[in-house]
Amino acid sequence: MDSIGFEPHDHASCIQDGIAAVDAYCRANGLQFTPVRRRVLEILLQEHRALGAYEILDRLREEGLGSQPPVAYRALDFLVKNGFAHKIERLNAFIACSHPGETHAPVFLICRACDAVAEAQREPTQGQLGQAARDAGFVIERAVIEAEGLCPKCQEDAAA
Amino acid sequence: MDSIGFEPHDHASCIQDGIAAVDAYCRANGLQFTPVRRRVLEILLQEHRALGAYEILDRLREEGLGSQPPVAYRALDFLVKNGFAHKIERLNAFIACSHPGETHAPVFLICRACDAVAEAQREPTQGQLGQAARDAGFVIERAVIEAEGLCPKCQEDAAA
DNA sequence: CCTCCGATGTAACTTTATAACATTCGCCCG
DNA sequence: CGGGCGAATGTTATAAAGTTACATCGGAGG
Repeated sequence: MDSIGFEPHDHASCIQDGIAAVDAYCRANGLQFTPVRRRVLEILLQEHRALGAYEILDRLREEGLGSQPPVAYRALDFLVKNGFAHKIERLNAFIACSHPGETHAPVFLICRACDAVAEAQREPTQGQLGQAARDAGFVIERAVIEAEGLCPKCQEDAAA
Repeated sequence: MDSIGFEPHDHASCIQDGIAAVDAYCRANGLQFTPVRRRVLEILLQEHRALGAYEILDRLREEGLGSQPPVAYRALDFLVKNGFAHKIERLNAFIACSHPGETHAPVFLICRACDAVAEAQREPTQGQLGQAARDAGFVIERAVIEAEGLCPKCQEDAAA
């Protein structure tokens, strides 16, 4: 399992690359990567943290890209449905996907101190969750796995 | 990992036993198991499914036990904080705990067809989630694991 | 050119949750 | 006894999150 974690990284290029990857995917699959959808993804990539729908909407409003909730929710629905972003249920917030294009079975590590969110990948039907489901005769179609705690940086700060 | 699953069971006794267990725990630990808190837990045990806070509030209102949202939310906070109930983030709803008194690291299996919810237990820091956290240097304090899919009964119905 | 569909714009509203403050009740201390 | 403290409850108001419904626009294809 790899993990785009809490380490620093080249942020400008991660935005560009993210947009480019989604752009290519949409072209290849006949999806419309419209200005609003693109801008919402850019905002999510820029912030690199979980944003509420209304935070995103405020940005869009400032930029004249739409001012009513459905504008933001529709763009977010599109991004989530196609795996370009994820909803963090625990926070009622959204975050850009760190692994666009790959198979999707995300695990989120949410820092309660600094609100950073790391996304790791797992094999969907393996491990304890898969075992629990098999024991119960349950077929998993979608799973939400969100852990809350302290990231390495905030652990240091707390110890200090 | 055991699982109180989708099988039928003796419901009347599961309500009584659930209340009795919590009652005993509260006495032993100096917690106040007040009428509102008791009634909310009874409602959750009776329904044996995830209920929204406002559904619970409606019941309380009918019974004259309080009519404003904070009444329900406060009782639910108490139950959740002490492990007598859980919040299902995916549904914005609450459910009585199936394993009162035991260590808490619940996993929920939510049927999208009939809304039944089964609760299984897991070891918190083991398995793939624990590995992902260790890889990232993250300390987990609390985890939300919710899988959505089809329970055995609804699989049969779908096949028919 | 026209029509159909997907995307967008907008108003109104529902559902979920919390803030803030007043009141009650049991209990302990003096 | 009675005063006061803290936990629980009651109540008003409001914030935050999400949806419904309907009008409009704009490009792809007949």
